[in-house]
Amino acid sequence: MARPCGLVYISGWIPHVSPMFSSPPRPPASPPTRSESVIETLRSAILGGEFAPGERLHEVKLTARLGVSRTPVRSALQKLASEGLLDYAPNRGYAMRDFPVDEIISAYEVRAVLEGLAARLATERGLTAVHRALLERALADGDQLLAGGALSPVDRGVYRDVNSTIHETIHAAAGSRMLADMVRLCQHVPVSSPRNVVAFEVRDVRRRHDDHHRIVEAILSRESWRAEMLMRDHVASVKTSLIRSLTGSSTAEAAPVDGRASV
Amino acid sequence: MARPCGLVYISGWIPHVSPMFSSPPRPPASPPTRSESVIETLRSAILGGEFAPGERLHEVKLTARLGVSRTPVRSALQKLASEGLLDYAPNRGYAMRDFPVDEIISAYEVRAVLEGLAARLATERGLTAVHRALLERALADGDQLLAGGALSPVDRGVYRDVNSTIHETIHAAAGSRMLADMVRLCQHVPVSSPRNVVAFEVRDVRRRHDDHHRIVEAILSRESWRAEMLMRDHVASVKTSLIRSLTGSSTAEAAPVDGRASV
DNA sequence: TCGGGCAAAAATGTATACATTTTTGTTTGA
DNA sequence: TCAAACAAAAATGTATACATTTTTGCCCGA
Repeated sequence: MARPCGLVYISGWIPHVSPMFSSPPRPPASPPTRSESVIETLRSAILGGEFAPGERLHEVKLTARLGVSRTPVRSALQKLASEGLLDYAPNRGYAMRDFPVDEIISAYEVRAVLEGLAARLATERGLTAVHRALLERALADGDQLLAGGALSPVDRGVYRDVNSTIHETIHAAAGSRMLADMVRLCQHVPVSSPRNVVAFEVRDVRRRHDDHHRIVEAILSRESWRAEMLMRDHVASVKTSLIRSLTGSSTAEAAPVDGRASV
Repeated sequence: MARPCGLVYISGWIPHVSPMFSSPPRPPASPPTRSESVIETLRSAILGGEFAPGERLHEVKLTARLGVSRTPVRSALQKLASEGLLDYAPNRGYAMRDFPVDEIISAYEVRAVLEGLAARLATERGLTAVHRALLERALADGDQLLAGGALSPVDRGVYRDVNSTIHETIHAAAGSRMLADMVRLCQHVPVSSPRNVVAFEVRDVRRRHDDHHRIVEAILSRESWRAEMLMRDHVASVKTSLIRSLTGSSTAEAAPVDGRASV
C-alpha cells in the first residue's frame, strides 16, 4: 500500500536571470489564476491546522467549498502534495499528512546543514557589492532595533524582516537555486500541535543577532569553515529552543513556529 | 518576469507505516494511470537530454506525441516542474530548465551535507537489527565483488545495487522522510552535456567501498560526528571526480552522472 | 527600415461530461 | 454471527469543449 514518494522541486521562470535578491517575491503582474488562488487558500488552511492528520481532501467537496471546478482544485492539491503537505495515491486522492514532532525537529536539522552549506558557498564565491551592502544594512538595522531595552510587537515584526534579509541574502550569494528552494521547504512544515511554539525572549533575539554579526564577519573574512559552523549552530539553536518548549515550559513570550519566527 | 520558485515535496501514501526499507520501491499493484506513464516517459526524455535548455514543452504537441489527452500531460508537466526539471509560469506553460555546471556541482554539495546528516541521525538513533543486517550483508557482498582483480560490466551493475543498499539503509535509519526525499532529488539532476561523465576506475570503487566500511563502523560505534564527516567527504569526492573530468580528461572507464553511478 | 498597433492564431486555464476505480452497504450463504 | 459477494454510490482519472491569455504576423505610418 505504501507508495514511493519523492522530494520535488518547483521552478520559476527564466532561472538564468537570477534576481539579485528576490525578497519579497513579488506576485505576478497578471491576475492570479484560479489554481493559484486555490493553492494559497488551501495552503493557509493546511498550515493553520484546519485539517486533521490523515483527513482526506475530496476534490468535489473542496470544489463546493471554494467555488471553482475540479480542475484548479486538482492542480492545487497536486502542488501541495509536491510541497510535502499532503499525501497522494493514484485513484485514492489526497490526504492531510501527519507531522510528528520527530519530523519537525528533523526539518530543523536539515535546515541547519543546508543553511550552513549556503554560508560556506557564499564565502567561497565571495559577496557582490550589492549583497554586502544588504547584509551590512540589515545588521545595522538590527543593532538599532536592539539598542533599546525591550521589543514591541512591531519591533519584532521589523526584526523578522531584518532576519529574513540576512538569511535570504546569504542564500542568494550561495548561488544555488536548489539549495535556496530546499531551505524554503524546510520552513513550510506545519505546526503539528498548538504546543509547538518556541519561546523567544529579548535575550534570545540579541544572541541571534550577534550570531548574524559573526556569520557575516566570517563570510567577509573568507573563513568558509567558520561561516558554515556558525550558521549551522545558529539554526540548530532553534531546534534546541523547540525541544525545550516541548519538554519543560518557559514563561517567555511565545511565537508560533511557522517559519516566520526570527531565526 | 521572474517568478517565485519553491522546492516541493511529493508524498507517498501512509507515511506512518514507514517501510522498513523501501528499496526497490515496488510499483503499485494497480495498472499505472496515464499520468504516471506520461511522467515516466517525459522524465526519461528529459534526463536523456532530448530537450534543449529553454525549449518549451507545449501541451498539445506532447498530446500528439504521447497519444493521450491534455489532462494527463498537464499533470505530468506539473509534477516534473515540481521536481525541478522544468520551469513554469502561469499562462506561459513549461520549458526545459538549464542545468549549468555550477548547479550540478552544487547538487553534489547539497547531497554531501544531507547524506552526512543522515549518517549522523542514523548514528544518534541507532540501527535496528534489520538495518544492521542489511548493511553488513551489503558490505560483505561488496568485499566479495572486489576480491578479484577487475570489475566486469555486470559486476559494476551489482556493485551499484550494493552501493544503493548501503546509502538507502542509512537514509531509512535516519528516520526523516524529508531528508531521504531531498537526497533523492539531488540525484535527479540531468546531465547538462555529454561531457559530464565521471571516471570510475576500479581503484576508485575500492576506495569508496572502504569508505562504506568506515562509515558503518562509525555508525555502529556511535561516533556520530565521525560518521557525518566521513559520509560528507565520501559523497563530496564525486564532486571532485566530476570537476577533474570536466577540466582534464581521464582515460578511465567513464560512467554517466545520472545518479546511478556508485557513490 | 523600423516600431507601434491590431487582428488572427495558438497556447494555456477552466468547466464539465464520461470512464474507471474505489468505497460502501446490503444481501446471501454457511 | 460472520464473512464473502455483489451492487450501488462515490471518488478519482480522462477527454474535450469553451474561455482567457499569450504569441505571432501583418499592416500601417513615421
